[in-house]
Amino acid sequence: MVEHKSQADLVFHALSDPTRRMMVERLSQRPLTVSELAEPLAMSMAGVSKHVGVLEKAGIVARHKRGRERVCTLQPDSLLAARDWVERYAQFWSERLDALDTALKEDGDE
Amino acid sequence: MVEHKSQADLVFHALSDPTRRMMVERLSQRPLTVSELAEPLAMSMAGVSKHVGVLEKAGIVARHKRGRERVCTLQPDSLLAARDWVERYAQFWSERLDALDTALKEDGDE
DNA sequence: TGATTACTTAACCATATGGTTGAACATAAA
DNA sequence: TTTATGTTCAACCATATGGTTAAGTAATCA
Repeated sequence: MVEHKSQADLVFHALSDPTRRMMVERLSQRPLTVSELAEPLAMSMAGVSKHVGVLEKAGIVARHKRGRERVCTLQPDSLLAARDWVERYAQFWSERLDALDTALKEDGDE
Repeated sequence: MVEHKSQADLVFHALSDPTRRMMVERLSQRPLTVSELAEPLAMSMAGVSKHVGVLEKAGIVARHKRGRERVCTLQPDSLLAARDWVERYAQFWSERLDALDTALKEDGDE
């Protein structure tokens, strides 16, 4: 057993599965119960529950009880953190192009 | 065998490992050879090569030969696509807060 | 040429993951 | 109170993943 995975590990891993990304997409529209999340999926309830559990451990969704149902809501913070991480390293290339552009202009001035 | 994973699957999975994220961080500074990528890691070259392979299949890095070395460079496109995906669904909450804000203001007018 | 360097590939291993079924649990409905 | 619904938990299974070592390839060095 690995001692404990980082939040980034959990979030990116959670998003690496198409079933879970579909759940995130649907939850971005409105909160849904586990049954509602299961409805379009050709999968057992237990399987769906495990997927929701992965999203929950990553901090991407929260579950709360409403009668005998569990309502799932998207939690923005971990998604925002993931976006920031990718954003930071996805920017490098345009920065380089900017630098190249600047360098070329300066070169042209000399 | 699963028929073929989507680009999003591959990119998010590639980023879910701390070793590979460290590689991405270092490559955002400058291109590095596989040996240079291996240097800070307590891992065999073969292990490092497999990690680079995962990043390459996800389209995050490209390898090209330079003599007997392989130089790895970060490729922005798949990172940008991942950022866009997360961005899209991470935004939902502020939109809701905006909507709530609007609703409250309208409510106040009545 | 032969030895060394920089890798990749193949085979393998332990553990993680994504799924299943079946039983358990809590709440709601009859 | 009994029964049905919504969900989770535990056990299990096949495959994927992250690592290893050993062997193979290709380029450089002596």
